Amino acid sequence: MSDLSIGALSRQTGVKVPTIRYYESIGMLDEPARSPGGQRRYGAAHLQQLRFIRHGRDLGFGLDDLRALQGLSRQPDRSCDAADRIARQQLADVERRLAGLRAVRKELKRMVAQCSHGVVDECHVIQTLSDHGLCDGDHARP
Amino acid sequence: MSDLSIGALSRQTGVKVPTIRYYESIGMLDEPARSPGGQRRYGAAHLQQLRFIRHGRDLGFGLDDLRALQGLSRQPDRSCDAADRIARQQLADVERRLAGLRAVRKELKRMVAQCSHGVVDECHVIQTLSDHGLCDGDHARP
DNA sequence: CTTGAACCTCCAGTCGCTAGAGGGATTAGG
DNA sequence: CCTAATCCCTCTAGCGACTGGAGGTTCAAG
Repeated sequence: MSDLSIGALSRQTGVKVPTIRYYESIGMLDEPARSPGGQRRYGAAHLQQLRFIRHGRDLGFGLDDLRALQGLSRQPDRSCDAADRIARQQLADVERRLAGLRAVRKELKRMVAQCSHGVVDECHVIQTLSDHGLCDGDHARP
Repeated sequence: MSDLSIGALSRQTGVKVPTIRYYESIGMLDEPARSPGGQRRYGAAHLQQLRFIRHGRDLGFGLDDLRALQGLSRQPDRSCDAADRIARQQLADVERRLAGLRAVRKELKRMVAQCSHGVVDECHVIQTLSDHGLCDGDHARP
């Protein structure tokens, strides 16, 4: 059908050329046909597959999750509970990271707001880093 | 003074033992003295230095930024503009990531809310991934 | 003095790409 | 038909910030 070169596929999906080859190398993207000279030629199914991956990556899914979801999407008769579980986990993960980032933002805001633009010795940016006691929030590791 | 082993330092700071050695190997943490048998012995200055790094990492600073901030904190007479700039950049970065994550959360919520717990073929989780057109927000890559 | 935990070095792997070297293929124009 | 420009190929190595394991040594308590 389409018969896209790797560069054309890249333009259609926004996925960089080396990344496409990388996906193929780790078995995320089906191997395409080759031109007589050995260059990759992609069809409509590859385009669809790569858009799926791209979209999933944009939503923060890991490649392992996307592999599982891809596998499910090829078995349309099975229950979608597994897919639902993966998506819920991802949502929970995003919520966790949001909470962490909000705590971090709060602390950073305090740091820069208190900076009096003087010398290092009395700088709240440096002081706060040196002494966690100056923080009130419990910004744990994300 | 304190004369801490690497394990004791790890317990005091919450930084794992291999990570402490890693920080030393890349020049983030000063090399400590050694016991007669060759084991690391840390003093109060190392404790302070590692807490600084840990706190900065918790706030999302990169190790390069922390190296710069550490350098500044050793020159108490200089203007703290550089420190301020780094912190503001970090804050801007955090805001950017928050915005991205909020868009992603919105889309994920829609996905799981619409899941009717049927079969894969009519699953919104899979469908949404397959077709970006089903999204309304513009959750770009974080 | 013995035991067992903690320590040592070195190397390899994680995740998801990204970049470069050194070459071959394709295609548009003359 | 030839050439030049652009694309594409494989392979290897690197990023950030760790994390883990193998195989061996040292320390501290009893």
